[in-house]
Amino acid sequence: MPTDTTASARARASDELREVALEHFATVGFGASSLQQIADHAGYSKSSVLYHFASKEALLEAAIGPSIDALEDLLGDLIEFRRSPGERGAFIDRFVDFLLANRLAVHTFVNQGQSLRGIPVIERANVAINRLAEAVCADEATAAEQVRFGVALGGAAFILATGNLYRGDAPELPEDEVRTALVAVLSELLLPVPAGRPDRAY
Amino acid sequence: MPTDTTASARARASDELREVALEHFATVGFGASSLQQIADHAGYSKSSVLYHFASKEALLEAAIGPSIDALEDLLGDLIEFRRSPGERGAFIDRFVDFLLANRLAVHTFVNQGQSLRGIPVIERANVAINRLAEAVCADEATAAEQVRFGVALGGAAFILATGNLYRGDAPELPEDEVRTALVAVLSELLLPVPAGRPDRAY
DNA sequence: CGGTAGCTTGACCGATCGGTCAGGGACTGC
DNA sequence: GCAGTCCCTGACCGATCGGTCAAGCTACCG
Repeated sequence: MPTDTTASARARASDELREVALEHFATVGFGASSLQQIADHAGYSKSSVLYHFASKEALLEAAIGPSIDALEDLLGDLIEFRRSPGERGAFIDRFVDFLLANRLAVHTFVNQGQSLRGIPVIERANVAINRLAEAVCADEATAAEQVRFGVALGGAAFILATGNLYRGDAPELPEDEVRTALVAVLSELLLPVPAGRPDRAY
Repeated sequence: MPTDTTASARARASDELREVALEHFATVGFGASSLQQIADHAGYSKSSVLYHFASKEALLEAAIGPSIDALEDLLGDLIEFRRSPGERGAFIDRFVDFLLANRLAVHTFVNQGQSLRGIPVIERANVAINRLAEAVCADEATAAEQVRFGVALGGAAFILATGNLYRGDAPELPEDEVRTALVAVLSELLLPVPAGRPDRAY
């Protein structure tokens, strides 16, 4: 490792490349990202990228795999306490924390999960999302419930990656405010009707 | 195919190509779509695509431009009746109709509007979405309101393009049920708190 | 000091990218 | 019959794609 100061140069380069790659995958999409662009943006050569990661798909796996692991852990816990509205609220808290800690990865596999079928890590993500949907929606899943879940998932993934909401002058929303707002919105969308939902136009 | 039966062959081929291209742009993304794939999928040659549309960007413009026109018309009307909750509800009705009639185009410019900056038609879409945000959120826009709008927009765009919600066995939700569900969800998200919103966990 | 392992790189590969261009076949008007 | 227009296409262009390979460099170990 040339001119290594702290940890191994391998780990440092890998981390930098993973991070830059994730940013590209989330913003311009996996298919539209080139190894050359990622390498340039990270300050390495394309060959270096392919030294640390066997292929473009392997780089994707390294970039979003850990986030999917975390999601699977979350789902494992979810199986235990089911159904009770209070515990669902607690799950939403944890879920929002997960979203905030994995913004780019979530946006990547939520919005590209359909088109990247066949890539193992994406398949894993799709299975996890499917399990999440089954756990959140009732098993008999009315159309309304599926729409609520889809809007919650897609909406959260969207807002997490779209920093300032198309407003060029935006002041970059503070994370804790986003967190509380997101918990509130997802609670409204996913919690079984808490007595006072304004039932207009159903 | 030069054997023209009904309308002009130009118009028919253009329509087919626009449709196929829009499907590709919405699903795999503009940058990851190739003219060759679009041509193959439509049953034409790549040269034919570039005969009908001067460039890949021109094809994008043709594919989503009309939808953006419709959105701009919708916004023009929105300026007139502002603020009153009842009229906002009526606007949501019309907006959902617009979403359902322009599923793929909406998904395309909502989810790729950030990464495709510089393309004129995308710039136009971003301006329209920005205007929509300013009209829906209050001008002073709390973080919670911006999150609500973002979740509503991103969530709607997501669910419109993601046909069966990751569930391989899904029975393809009927459009009218999706419509009513979407109106209900967007009303909850965007209508100023209608007296009885369950204010949990704020 | 020589050897070796780890990290980086440029040169190179075949395939594909968006785009240009010169035609070819089918139809119309003369 | 012939010119012209319209629609479509294959051949071709330079650039870039993901990926391979061998060489070079630094650091450490004997």
